[in-house]
Amino acid sequence: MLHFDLDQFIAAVEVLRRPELRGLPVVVGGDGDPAKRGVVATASYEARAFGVHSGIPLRTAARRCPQAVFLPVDRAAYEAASERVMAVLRGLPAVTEVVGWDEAFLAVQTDDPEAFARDVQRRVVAATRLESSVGIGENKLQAKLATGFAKPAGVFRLTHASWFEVLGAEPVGVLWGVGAKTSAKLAELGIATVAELAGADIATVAARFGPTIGPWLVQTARGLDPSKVTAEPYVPRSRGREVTYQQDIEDWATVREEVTTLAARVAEDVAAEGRPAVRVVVKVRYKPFFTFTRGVALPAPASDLAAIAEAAQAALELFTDRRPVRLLGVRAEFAAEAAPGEPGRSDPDPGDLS
DNA sequence: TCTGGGGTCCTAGGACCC
DNA sequence: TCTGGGGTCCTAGGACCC
Repeated sequence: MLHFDLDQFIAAVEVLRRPELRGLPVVVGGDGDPAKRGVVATASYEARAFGVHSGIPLRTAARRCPQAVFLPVDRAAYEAASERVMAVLRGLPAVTEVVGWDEAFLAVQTDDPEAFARDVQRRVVAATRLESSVGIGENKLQAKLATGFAKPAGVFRLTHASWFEVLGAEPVGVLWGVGAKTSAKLAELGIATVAELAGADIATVAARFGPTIGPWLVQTARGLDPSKVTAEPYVPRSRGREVTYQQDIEDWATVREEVTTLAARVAEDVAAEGRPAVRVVVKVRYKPFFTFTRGVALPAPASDLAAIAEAAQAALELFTDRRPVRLLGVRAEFAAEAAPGEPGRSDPDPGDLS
């Protein structure tokens, strides 16, 4: 299995259309104004040398690297570039699973995966001039983690045999799905490294993290991952829109108007999806940074603006706290997909009228 | 100094049913 | 005065990822 990952994707797309930026620290985020609320989407390697990386506030980035070129996020450009890359990958003799703008898994039958990986990189450069890194593994987890060692523009292979040699002494946070919170909880159990988690008592970890996540954590630390690479088309579970306002909103009438504006955009997305929504959830982030959600089920599945806007207002009314608002979001959820061979939960069952 | 926007999945608690 | 056990569904929050 291969994990394909474009290098500094968003920054690379920007540099391609502005060649004069090549070699400069480039930071993409928000509307390109580092004095405003927003975070870094991607920083070029030159900017990363100044401690600027994805997720930090734009204002912080500007302090660390005042000479950086700040650019606004241009989703359409990245989606178009991503589509060209993924078209190349889908044309390969492999099962291709796209997992975002700049990443994909490939399952391939080959005696020489490194040669295959190099060939993939060459084809993508030829078609798009974008550099990538490729991780190789005996499963998706190994391939994904291998990519980190392949960057930039390289290839790296992890196996069951090399897993602990390469990763055993690393902090648990390097694992896919283990973030800051889980790392902190594991530390309370005396577990800091991948090897320690791999050797931990499963019952102890399960008692702390639950019967699904606990055993999964230990399996992951052992380099095991049963998930398959699938070319099944992506079916979204929900569509949402949210906005962080440059100034907190204090007037609740304005909050209601903004929710309706967001609901209209969501209704467009839902209509484009071609499947009706069954539930609408409103998110409110109050000043300074307290976030809550409230939702309502639609009386009947719907895709039209009137129904979604009405539901969004009903959900908003469930918020009784009228403190200043920093962020508003509206999300529409689709009906859960029935598993293959199973009747959908929403299907009426004429055989049971009791 | 603040902390985006797009998502997914899991957990826990309450309502409800038999 | 005391009031089981098993199960499903719904909702809100938490954690994580790109």
